[in-house]
Amino acid sequence: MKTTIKQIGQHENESVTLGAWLANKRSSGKIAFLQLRDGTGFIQGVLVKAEVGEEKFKQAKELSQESSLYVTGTVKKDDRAPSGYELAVTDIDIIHEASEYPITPKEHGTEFLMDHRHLWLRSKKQHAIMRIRNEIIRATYEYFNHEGFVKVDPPILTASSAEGTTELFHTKYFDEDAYLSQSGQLYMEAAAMALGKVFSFGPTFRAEKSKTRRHLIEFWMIEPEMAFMDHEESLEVQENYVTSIVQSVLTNCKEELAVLERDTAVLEKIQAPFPRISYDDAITFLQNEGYEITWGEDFGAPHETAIAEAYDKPVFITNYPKDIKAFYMKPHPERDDVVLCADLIAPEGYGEIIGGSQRIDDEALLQQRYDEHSLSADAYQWYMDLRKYGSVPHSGFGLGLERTVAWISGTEHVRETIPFPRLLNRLYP
RNA sequence: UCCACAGUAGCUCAGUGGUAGAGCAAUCGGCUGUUAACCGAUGGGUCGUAGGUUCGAAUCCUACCUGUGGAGCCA
Repeated sequence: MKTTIKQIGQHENESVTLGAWLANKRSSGKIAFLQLRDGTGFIQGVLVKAEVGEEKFKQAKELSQESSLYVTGTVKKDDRAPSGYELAVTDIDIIHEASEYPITPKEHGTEFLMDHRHLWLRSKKQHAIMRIRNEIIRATYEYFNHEGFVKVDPPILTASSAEGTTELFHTKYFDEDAYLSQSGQLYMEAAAMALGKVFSFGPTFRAEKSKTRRHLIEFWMIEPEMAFMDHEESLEVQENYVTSIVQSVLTNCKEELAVLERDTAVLEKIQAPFPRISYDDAITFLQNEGYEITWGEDFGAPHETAIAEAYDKPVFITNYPKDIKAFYMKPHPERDDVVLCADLIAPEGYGEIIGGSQRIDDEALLQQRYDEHSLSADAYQWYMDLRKYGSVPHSGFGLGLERTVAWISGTEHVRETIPFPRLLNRLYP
């Protein structure tokens, strides 16, 4: 009977067949151990020469790393096995004998592993990170569907910049210029006016020469947008959403977190509500900590880390100066120098994972911002239309998937949290 | 773009002016409970590239290339 490693506990003392790859092997004169991998998990196959015969034993001993096999054997409960089960192998059918595999069981450097990313994904840790990424995506759909959001897909090819700040990837659209999307937000605002509460999940491109553990050139964002919702209500959605994905990973990815040696005690504490600190208070806090920063400056990575370290949950930094934020953010009702926005900073130095705000809903004010930022009225006419035909208070935010995966999985660098990272100097594989 | 560090066997590294090394991987042999198994043997090199100093350069100098870490910017 064909089964998978994940399901194998249901077949104790039965004979089963697995399609698997040989992750590693160890052998002596009369017994051989095959470390098998099938994508659902890892299990050890045991061959005893006296039981399988000379020929099969020799064949098993000579298998190369990553050869693909159909392995038949009896499922045995065994306390010595990390997963609790072993396979007493009775037969091996070689599908393909692998060439000499470049990734050996010893340590490797980053450059080498990145050059072999297509093979590196097969290793235990990378496998665990990809499963956690998948769980976060699954929990995202579950949360927003449960809360009545509709998934909407904004375009990837656009005619102009969403925020006018960051560098865009340029391409041709027949005879016109086009750019790869750096945010679907403006389109999501249009979608929210049609469907109420919406969210998107898609790739985002930033042609910035960023070279840090928190940056990718191509990354995935989840961007919810909600009509009839003010900034405070949006913060509640954000903390509930983040709580739900963290708790889903804790519930459904126990083995993966163990493989990654993630300290789950710190994740258990992630429960809404999250603390909020205003930009004003954050500046004062940093000055008291000895940082040289004045009101009006944006925070750097060390500042964010210092603020995050004061809490054991993600923390919202609210109401930034309008001059360092995007043109579409709504001014604070009592002050015109700050806007209704918040960045959510993850604990343990993982940095900003969410940026969000209430959007300007007044046509005249938005027109004023277009003028201040020298934005082309033609290119943004459709966006202005949203303030002409039944404008309502609305808020939204964007969550960076890879930074969130890095934080929850305890992965040092975002390049390991996406299958094939695009980095400053890497477009291969 | 700026700052710092690195480039020697397939991989990870040692070698700091005098004959190019180790562990792992590969190949051959041994071993009945291994967990990055272990033990013995064998093969494996344009020392990133170009130029310079020197009797002699992996080693010192200059330029360039590539990578890593960080900054700025951002999710």
